[in-house]
Amino acid sequence: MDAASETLTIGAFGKAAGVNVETIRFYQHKGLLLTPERSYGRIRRYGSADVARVKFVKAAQRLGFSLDEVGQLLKLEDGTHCGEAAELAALRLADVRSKLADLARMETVLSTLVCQCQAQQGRVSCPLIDALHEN
Amino acid sequence: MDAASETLTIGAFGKAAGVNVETIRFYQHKGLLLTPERSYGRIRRYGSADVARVKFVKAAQRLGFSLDEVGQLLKLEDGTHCGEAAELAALRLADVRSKLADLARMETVLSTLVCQCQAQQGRVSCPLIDALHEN
DNA sequence: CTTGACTCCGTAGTTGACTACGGAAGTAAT
DNA sequence: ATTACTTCCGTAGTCAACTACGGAGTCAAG
Repeated sequence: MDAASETLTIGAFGKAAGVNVETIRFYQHKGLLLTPERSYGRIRRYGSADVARVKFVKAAQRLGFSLDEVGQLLKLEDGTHCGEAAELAALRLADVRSKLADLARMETVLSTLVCQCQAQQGRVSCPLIDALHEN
Repeated sequence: MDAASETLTIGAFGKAAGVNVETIRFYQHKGLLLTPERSYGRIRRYGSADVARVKFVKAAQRLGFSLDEVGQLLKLEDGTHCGEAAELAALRLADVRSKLADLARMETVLSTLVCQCQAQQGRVSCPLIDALHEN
């Protein structure tokens, strides 16, 4: 938080946060990360708050949030807007569930067809190709 | 199959197959669809085999296959290479299952957090934000 | 035979989350 | 002070599957 603790070069920052330097610059450009000043023409320095912020972003991504959504979440980072945060999470959850349903359908069809194909040894037609044809 | 049945303009073809004209051209460019000749400088004509082919592509996409994979499948379209087709499907299935596992994990975490946030009414911190902060 | 719609074709833009490149300037080590 | 590595910064490229654009040619209706 205090400037004295801003000791990391961007390379060290990236390493500490587990991302590439380019990713950091990309996040800065997207407004997810502040770009610290270059005091007296020196290179920029980063601190542990910055590392925590990137880790927050990565944690949110693992839950399926897009970077734009993460931007919204970062605005609620002080924890005093739980309702709004929960709303974002509920939207994400709905999307996750819809994708889950899609994938479950695919899984059902594919596993059935793979089974049928394995039982098909030596016969003329292919259950998978047939299924795709009868659309 | 016979040229006499190639009566559709690209617009009618698109409508019959349920895709945009641009999509047809895109598929042609990708090698998923043949581009019929322009006899005597006339416009190209398409037939029901073309429509069936596009529907095959769309059916495969609904199972999660990429267009490149669909290209492989189309080469096996005669149904005499069931083993190879099944192999492609098995790879797809593995990928679908891995994505399914990812989404299931997200679903678990998100639904838990949404619940906790709803139970949090009026208290100081936000379970969702907290969870993102603790890595 | 003109008008308006459609086709042709190549190129460029879209979305999301980066990744790569390249020249100039800052920095660390010897 | 020289060398070698970073950093800085902007622009461009990547992937997938399209979607959009624009000018020239073709076609069908009236």
